[in-house]
Amino acid sequence: VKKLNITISDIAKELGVTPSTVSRALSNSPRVNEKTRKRIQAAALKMGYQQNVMAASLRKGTSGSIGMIVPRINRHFFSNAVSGVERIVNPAGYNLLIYQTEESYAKEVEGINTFLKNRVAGIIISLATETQDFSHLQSLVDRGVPLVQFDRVNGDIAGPKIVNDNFNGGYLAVKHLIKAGFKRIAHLTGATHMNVYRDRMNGYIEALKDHGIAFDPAMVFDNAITRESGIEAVSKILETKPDAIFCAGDYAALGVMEELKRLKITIPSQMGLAGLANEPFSEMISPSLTTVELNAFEIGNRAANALIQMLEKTEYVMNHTEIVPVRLIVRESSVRQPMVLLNEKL
Amino acid sequence: VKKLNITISDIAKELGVTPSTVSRALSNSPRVNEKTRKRIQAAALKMGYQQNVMAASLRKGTSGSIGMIVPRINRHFFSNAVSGVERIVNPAGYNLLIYQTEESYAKEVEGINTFLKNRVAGIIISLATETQDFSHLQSLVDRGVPLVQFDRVNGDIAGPKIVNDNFNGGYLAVKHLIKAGFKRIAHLTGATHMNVYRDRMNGYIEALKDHGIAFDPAMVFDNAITRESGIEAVSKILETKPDAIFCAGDYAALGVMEELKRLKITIPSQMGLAGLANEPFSEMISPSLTTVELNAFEIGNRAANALIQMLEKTEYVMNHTEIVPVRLIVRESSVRQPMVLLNEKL
DNA sequence: TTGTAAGCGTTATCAT
DNA sequence: ATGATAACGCTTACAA
Repeated sequence: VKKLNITISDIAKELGVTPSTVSRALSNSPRVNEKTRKRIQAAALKMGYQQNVMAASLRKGTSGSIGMIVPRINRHFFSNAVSGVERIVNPAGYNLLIYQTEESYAKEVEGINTFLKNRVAGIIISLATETQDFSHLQSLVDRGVPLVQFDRVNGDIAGPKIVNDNFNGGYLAVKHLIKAGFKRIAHLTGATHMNVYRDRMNGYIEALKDHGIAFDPAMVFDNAITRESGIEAVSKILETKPDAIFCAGDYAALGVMEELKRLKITIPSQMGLAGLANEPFSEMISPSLTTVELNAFEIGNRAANALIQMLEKTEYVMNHTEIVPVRLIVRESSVRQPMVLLNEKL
Repeated sequence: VKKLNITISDIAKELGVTPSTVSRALSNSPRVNEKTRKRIQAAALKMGYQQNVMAASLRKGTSGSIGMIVPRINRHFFSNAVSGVERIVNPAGYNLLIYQTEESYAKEVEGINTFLKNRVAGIIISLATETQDFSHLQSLVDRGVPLVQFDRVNGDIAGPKIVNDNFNGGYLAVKHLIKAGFKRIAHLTGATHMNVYRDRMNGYIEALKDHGIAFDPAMVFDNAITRESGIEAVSKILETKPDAIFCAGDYAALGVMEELKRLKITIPSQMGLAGLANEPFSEMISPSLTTVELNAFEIGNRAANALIQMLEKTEYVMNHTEIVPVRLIVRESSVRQPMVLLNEKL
């Protein structure tokens, strides 16, 4: 049986040098002879040495890991945001710890505590739906832990925030519905304490105003962002006699579509429909769903870059908000004339 | 400005005790007076103490983290497997590090090295498609790092393996197609060096045999597991004049469905179709896709439990394979009579 | 019940 | 260019 973990002292003994020299050689310090460096690196490789980063970080006072907290990784948006962060932080020499909150405030706090215990270099977070108290974030800032928020953010906490252009997402979707001939547009939104849904709704309102349509609060339904809540909301929506529905998320739109089909209300001829998020299924369902694409990977990139900047220049805390553009994707659910006419040219 | 990181010595000084007492109090050791424990815990809370797990693990010689390596987290199966692992290891006091290989062998090796450097307590892995050399896994075993493989595994490496019942998945899908009246069933599979696809194909072959249908190797097409490769494969498949197609994955089945639609070949009347994996989209597309459900969460649970068992009783390395049952889900793509007849009773 | 002291594996500051 | 040594924050014999 092999020795389980080789240390620099093992290598030092083997080669008749001291641990300090080995340390220097392995970290490519210039303060070591070229020849001995080669010799040491060769021995390290042969002996299967793997640096003990816990010891190194303990000594250096800072770890090489970054913590990322997301509601759940099985959502298209978040898994791509994670990949976007990895693409930046891994080459920069950090490794990423991921924590899922499953929309729970308690888990969010737990995740932050886990990260603190692990002395992560910084934290990237998108808030849980449940989260309405932000003292856990404030305490991070107070401790001097670099913090970047993305997507679901709280404006009162200092530090960079990277968000989708949710306002424009709502605006573009509703403007499109209006141009497509719909006049009474209902809106399904999420929990209105969250920036993402508030902003999308404001875009909806602004688009109505800009096209001379009166905003009717009775046509807005909140806490309806899942497939199930979309299904349930339909009967109430129909009471307001809409000719189209704009959902703040694709899952809600999916539920709405299913329920409308069940009620034999055809889309888009009897009811226009648009979602937001461009979930993978939205192009596969029938009719395909008009929606707004979010660039999750780009958001991950930017969040990671902002964090790395904070880590490298510790002078001051940046406090800006980056708004990442979104893109309207028109599909069958909102276009009354046959799609072939639109797609013929492609 | 607050002191950034409180240590047990800070607390000790504050209360006029020694660091050892504080350590004992915080770890709920019985070797400390009830009163002083309360006093210390209160102070720790008030001062915002967070244990430095790097220092603790360095001293204890083992870290409280578990590393998990998956091809990608934006796949339904893997993100649920991750959640399944978390559900077990978090309450057990471990935290999970996740590494995505994106199907790359180089990244897989890199991930393992990162985990070694972090002295993870154990590793849970599902192999990348590219991986055909397993020495990196063998060296983990040699080092005595507890290793659990799941889903995509290599039988030559010691240790627990948790897999889907892929053979039965293939068998059930094909048996169903035969019972539904299809006779010439083509098969789209993945890279045949991988256990998952080999087993599914063997299930396909066995089902044919058991129902007196000759197996024709010309009707099997490999390296076709993505949506794109599904689309591309269709023309070659059609040359073999099948009346049904069994795809080893839902994404390939989706591609096949799209291409068949484009060619005006109707499903299921002109061509039966079945996938495997029960991706979320498979019930949403039209026609809905007959497929085989995999219990990713359960697999994650079992992998985590196996690992924790290895961590707790270090006496010997278990070397068993757990096969997790799968379930056939019949939908429109494989049933020629109207689905209403089948579903009427529900 | 509490204190003392050593040591986990590194790196950084000295000194040589 | 290399060596000796201290220190990072914690846990755990061992002592008291």
